[in-house]
Amino acid sequence: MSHTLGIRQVQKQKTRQALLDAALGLLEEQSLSSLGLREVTRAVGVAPTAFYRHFRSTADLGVALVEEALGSLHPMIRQTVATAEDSDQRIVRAVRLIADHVDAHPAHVRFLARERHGGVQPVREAIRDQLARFAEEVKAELAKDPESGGWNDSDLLMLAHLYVDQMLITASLFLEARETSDVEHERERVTRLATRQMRLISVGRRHWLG
Amino acid sequence: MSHTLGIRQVQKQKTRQALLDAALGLLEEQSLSSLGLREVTRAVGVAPTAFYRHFRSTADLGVALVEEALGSLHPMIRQTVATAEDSDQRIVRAVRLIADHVDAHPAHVRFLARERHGGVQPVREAIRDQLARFAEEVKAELAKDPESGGWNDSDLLMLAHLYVDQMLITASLFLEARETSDVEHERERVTRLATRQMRLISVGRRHWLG
DNA sequence: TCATCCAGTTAACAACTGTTCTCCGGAATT
DNA sequence: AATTCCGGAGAACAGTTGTTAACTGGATGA
Repeated sequence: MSHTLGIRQVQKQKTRQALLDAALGLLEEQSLSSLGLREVTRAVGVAPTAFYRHFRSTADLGVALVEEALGSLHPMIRQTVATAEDSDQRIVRAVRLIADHVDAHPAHVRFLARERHGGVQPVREAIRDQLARFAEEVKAELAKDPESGGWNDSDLLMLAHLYVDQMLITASLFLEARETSDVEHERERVTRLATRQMRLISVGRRHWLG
Repeated sequence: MSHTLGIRQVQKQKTRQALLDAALGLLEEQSLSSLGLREVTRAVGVAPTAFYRHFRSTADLGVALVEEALGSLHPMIRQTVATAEDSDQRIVRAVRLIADHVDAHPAHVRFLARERHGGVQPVREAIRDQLARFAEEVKAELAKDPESGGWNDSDLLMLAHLYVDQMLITASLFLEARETSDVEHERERVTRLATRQMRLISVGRRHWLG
C-alpha cells in the first residue's frame, strides 16, 4: 500500500529530480568536485538557495546520483550473469547487454566511471560499497552454475570482482566509442575485444582447479 | 652531449617543477577540473601570473603530469613482464612490484586512476595514448615468451590490455589500502586477491588455443 | 475557516576565480 | 660595456562562488 503523496511532496520530488538530471548533464564535461551549486540551479531555473531544500552540498547530490546510476545497473547485471545455456552465447549476450545499457544510460555510466576514483570521498565510498554488493550478487549467481563445483567462497568472490571490473572497463570503452568519428566501426571493435577478454577469463575459470 | 643550461633556464625548470609538485599534492583531495591556477601558485609561493610562463592552463599542466606519472611507471612495467623463470613466481613478483611502486609514487598513481576517466578531455586522451603504448610494449614482451606460440597479434594485444588494466586496478586497490586503519592487513588481502586474479588470467592464457 | 508549514525567492555578503596590462631586475647576448 | 631578453611581481578587471537571513504564497491539517 503506497501512501499517496500530496501535490506539495510531488512538486518537491520533481525539482529534486530536475536538479539530479541537470547535474548529470553538466557532469559530462567536468568532475563532481568542480560542480558548483549555483551552476546546477541555474540550469534548472530555480534560485540557488532552493538547492539546500534537497541537498546539503554537491557531494551529497553526488551520493544520490550513485544510488540512481547503480539502481539502473542493478537489473542489467542480474540478466547478464543469470542466463545459462551455452557458455560462449552467454558471453556474447553479456557484451551486447553492456553495449545496450551504455546506449540507454550513457550519462550514468560516465558518472560512475569518472567518480569511482574521483576527488570526492563520500561518493567514492558509495560507489565502492555498491560495486561490492554487485560482486556479491554475481558471486551468488556464479555459485549456482554447475561449473563452480569445488570452488570456495573466496575464489568465487575473486572471480566475481574480476567480472565486475571487466564490465566497467567494457562499458567505459563503449562510452568512448560514442565519441568517435566512425562510431559503428569502433563499437564493433570494442565488442570483439571485450568478447575475447571475457572468453579468456572464462577459459581460465574452466581450468582453474587442478 | 647535454647542452649546459644557463642559471636562468635552471631556475625556470625549478619553479616549473614546484608547480607540478604542488598541483600533484593538491590533487590528492580533488580532481583536475576543479584545480585552480591561483590555488597552485599560492601553494608554491609565486604570483598567479607566473603560472602562464609555464602552462597555458591547468589542463595543460595536467598533460605534463601525465608524462611525469607514466614516465615513472614505464620501467616498472618492463620489469614486471620481462623476467621469465617460473610463471607463478613471475606473478608474485609482479604484484609486489606494483605494491612497491604505489608506495614510492602514491600521488602519481592516484592522479592516473583519477584522471583516466576524469573531466578534462586532453588529459584523458594523453593517458589513453600512453596506456596504449604500454600495452604495445607488454605485447612485445609477451610475444617473446615461448608460451605465445600460435598467438596472433590481435590476441596478444587483447591479452596485453587485459594485463595493463589489471595492473591499474591492482594499483588502485593498493592505494585505497593505504587509507585503511589496518594498513598491513589490507595490503596483504589485496596482494592475495590480485595474485589469484592474475593467476586465473594466466591459466586462461595457457589454455586459450585449441 | 484559520493557523501552520515549507518549497522556493530575493537580496546581500565576503571571498574567490582567470586574465590583461604594466613594470622590474637580473641573466644573456652582442 | 651596452643592449636585449624574460621570469616573475603587482595591481586591477569583471565575474563567479557558497552561505546567511528574512520573506512570500500556496498547500496542509485542525
